[in-house]
Amino acid sequence: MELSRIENEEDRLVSFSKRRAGIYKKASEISILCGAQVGIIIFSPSDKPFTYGTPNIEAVVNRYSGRQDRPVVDLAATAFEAQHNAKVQEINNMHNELATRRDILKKEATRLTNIIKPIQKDFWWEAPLETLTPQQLGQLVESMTLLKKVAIEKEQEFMDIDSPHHPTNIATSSSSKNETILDPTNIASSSNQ
Amino acid sequence: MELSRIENEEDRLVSFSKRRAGIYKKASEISILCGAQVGIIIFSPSDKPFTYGTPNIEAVVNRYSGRQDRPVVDLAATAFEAQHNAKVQEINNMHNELATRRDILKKEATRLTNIIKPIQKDFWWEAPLETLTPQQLGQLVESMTLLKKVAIEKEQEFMDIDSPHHPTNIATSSSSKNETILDPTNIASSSNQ
DNA sequence: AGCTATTGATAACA
DNA sequence: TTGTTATCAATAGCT
Repeated sequence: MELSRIENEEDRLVSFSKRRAGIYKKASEISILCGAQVGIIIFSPSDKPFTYGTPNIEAVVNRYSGRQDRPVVDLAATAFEAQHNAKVQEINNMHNELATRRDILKKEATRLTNIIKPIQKDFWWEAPLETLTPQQLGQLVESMTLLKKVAIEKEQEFMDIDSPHHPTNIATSSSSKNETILDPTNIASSSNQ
Repeated sequence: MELSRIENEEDRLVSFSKRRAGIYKKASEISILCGAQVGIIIFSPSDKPFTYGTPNIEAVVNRYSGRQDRPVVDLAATAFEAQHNAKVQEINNMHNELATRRDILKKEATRLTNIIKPIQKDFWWEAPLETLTPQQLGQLVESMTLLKKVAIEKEQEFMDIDSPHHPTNIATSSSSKNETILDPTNIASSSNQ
């Protein structure tokens, strides 16, 4: 692909979102696989800041800046933040896990489809067994064994989904005029609003 | 590939180098293609810092850190609280959604188990067809039809599982540090990136 | 947003 | 470390 600014605005925006997600994923991977601590700051073309960090962007930036101390206001917020961050981290983990699982299931579904397709094509196997040729009988058994295996595999995957706890929801404090200030849809895709 | 720490040290080091390069490349691409400004800080497992930045890491970090200043404390505090509440709200929503989804999957798993159980129980159907009794043959066909039906159902259901945002996680950074907090009115009107 | 053909990243190995 | 390659993931383009 050509390495120059995407001129079409819509394309550029879509690309930005997708690639940002891709970079976050890569960051998450290197941090898991290699035990690295990663911080990423991205300013969009329209100057909105997006961040990613393991465990969080402040930790990484502060470490980099060599400053352990924080402004007074931040100090006040630290405890609150810590709790908030922990919660977010937990949710991110759940989300990642679910997403991963979804991908696995989707792949499995595709595989299943491919397995079933040839079987479906020939409706002969719904005919009385007595009329089948030896080859067809063999294929029948094989298909069935396969189906059984797949079914069992799938079942186990489902059973593996455990959810130790529903973490209790965090209570919001006082003001309930949140919606007017924030567009919640932005939250999922950006660190800051 | 498996998403867990690479235990072999050599492999881990090689992987770290290559992936770091890969992330830099991605960063460079998003910056060229989409006009984004990117800063990346990576601490290796051995705590050595690596950075990447467009135009340079200092510029990005300074821009980011600059936004952390909150000149008018009262205003900031209010906005902070409001924003935080909104975030919490959103997280709770996500959390509930995830929990719901999980419950659906679990229910599905249970249903599957119940369907499969009677089929699993009788292993006789792996025996050569020729040895089966007429009743067993009938049951065989029935079971197979059932399996096929289940498989197809499942496939479709899986395909229906949508989770729009993949590892597009919420960053754990506290949102207290961005310019949007200083100018909440901008937040409400801004759209997604 | 979801899908797929294509391209690109990278794990394994040398 | 660097290079090659087979495999698998990211994503551009489209709907």
